[in-house]
Amino acid sequence: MKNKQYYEIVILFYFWYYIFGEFDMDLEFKVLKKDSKTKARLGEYKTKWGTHKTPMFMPVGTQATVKTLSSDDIISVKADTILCNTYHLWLRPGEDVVYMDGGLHEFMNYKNGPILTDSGGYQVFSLADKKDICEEGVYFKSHLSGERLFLNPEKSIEVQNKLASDIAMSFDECPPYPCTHEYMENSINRTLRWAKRGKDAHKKSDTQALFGIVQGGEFEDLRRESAIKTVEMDFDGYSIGGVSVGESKEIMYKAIDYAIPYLPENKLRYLMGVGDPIDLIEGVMRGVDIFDCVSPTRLARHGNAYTRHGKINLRNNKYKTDFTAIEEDCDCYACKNHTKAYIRHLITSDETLGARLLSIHNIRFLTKLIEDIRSNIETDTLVEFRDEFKLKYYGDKNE
RNA sequence: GGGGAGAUAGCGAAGUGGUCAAACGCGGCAGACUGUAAAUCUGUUCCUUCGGGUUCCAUGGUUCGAAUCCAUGUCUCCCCA
Repeated sequence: MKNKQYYEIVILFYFWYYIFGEFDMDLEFKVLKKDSKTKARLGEYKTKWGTHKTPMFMPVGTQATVKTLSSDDIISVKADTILCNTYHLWLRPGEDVVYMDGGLHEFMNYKNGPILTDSGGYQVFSLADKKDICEEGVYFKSHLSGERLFLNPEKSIEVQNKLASDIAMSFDECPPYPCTHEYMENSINRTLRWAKRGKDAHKKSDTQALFGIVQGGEFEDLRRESAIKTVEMDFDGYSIGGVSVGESKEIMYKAIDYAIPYLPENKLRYLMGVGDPIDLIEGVMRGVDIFDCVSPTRLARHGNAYTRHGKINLRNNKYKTDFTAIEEDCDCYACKNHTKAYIRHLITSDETLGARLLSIHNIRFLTKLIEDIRSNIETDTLVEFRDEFKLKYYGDKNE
């Protein structure tokens, strides 16, 4: 009898789902364990793609591609959530093209995990000489055609909606560093107004979560104000933005520390654009859950590989006849199958396989690092792990 | 056999009296890269004890001064027989 009732409920549920097509997206995030000595936390969040462990590192696939990697490659490096960029996909091929195909997951054939889209806010910063910010939004000069374009919170949400990412970002301004307190104060207030507009524009019953972004640069009062007011708007998760824009590590760590206390325990915290190995550990210790960074793939295309003993540049002459793997005990495809000498040959010959192999290794290095971070939270040994890692990574170099 | 063109740094190639240790590109060697206008950008690339030394096929010459002008030689390429 009980079984029958259960089936009825399930059938009713599916019927409801069939009719309405979607849930009210509520990115379910759970903290599973906290580190006893730091603010680090072990957690997981659920989406239709499954359960996703945090802390997590997300590779960046700006143009709906993690550069040089196929979907199978992305899976092989044990990536989960990946990031794509609204601005770039808006310009090309256009959000409607992606929408027609059923969204980014279909378009790029990535079914292994969620896709997070950046709002285009970062491009306000990186295309700085081609922009004009006003209350309504930002006028851009397209880096492709030179055409004058306009992006605002509503448009960003609309594009992200059509891209059908699982997690969308509020449209923000990522001010440069250094930046005056006065400018930053105006900027965070505008970003707050933009966040409100974006949230209002975001469809209530959507399959897409929406994050707010905390700004405020290096200023404690502004980080606090931005965090408190962003959280008041009740987003599905919170990003810390405006870091890794040229400031020192110390300033970046402080900026995180200023914001974290005001972010709710039961929501994801995303540190935008950060991916230096040391910064991942320091970020987690400060209470960050997810990270993204272009470094592993860009460094790869430039011939560099992460190792536990620091970054190495495979173009260097000393690797010409080094017939060992980048890291002998690494489980990535590149290390299991190829030597430094071979990869160096590919890189110096400008062969794309070199960039691909190094991208595979570098992303796997970071996802493995995150796995190690998780297991050290489990055993409350994150501080020791950090110290040991740092010692090896920097060697005798003084930072 | 006759006519023509040329020889510049590892390679290609500018320079045709002083501002030339010699543009530029490639190659070589190194560095940078943190929500990707980035398979990109930057530095360096005769020797040096950092004072300077020795270079532009070779030798000799003209000149205050030559990669640059003259003579001779050597080599390379093209065209015609």
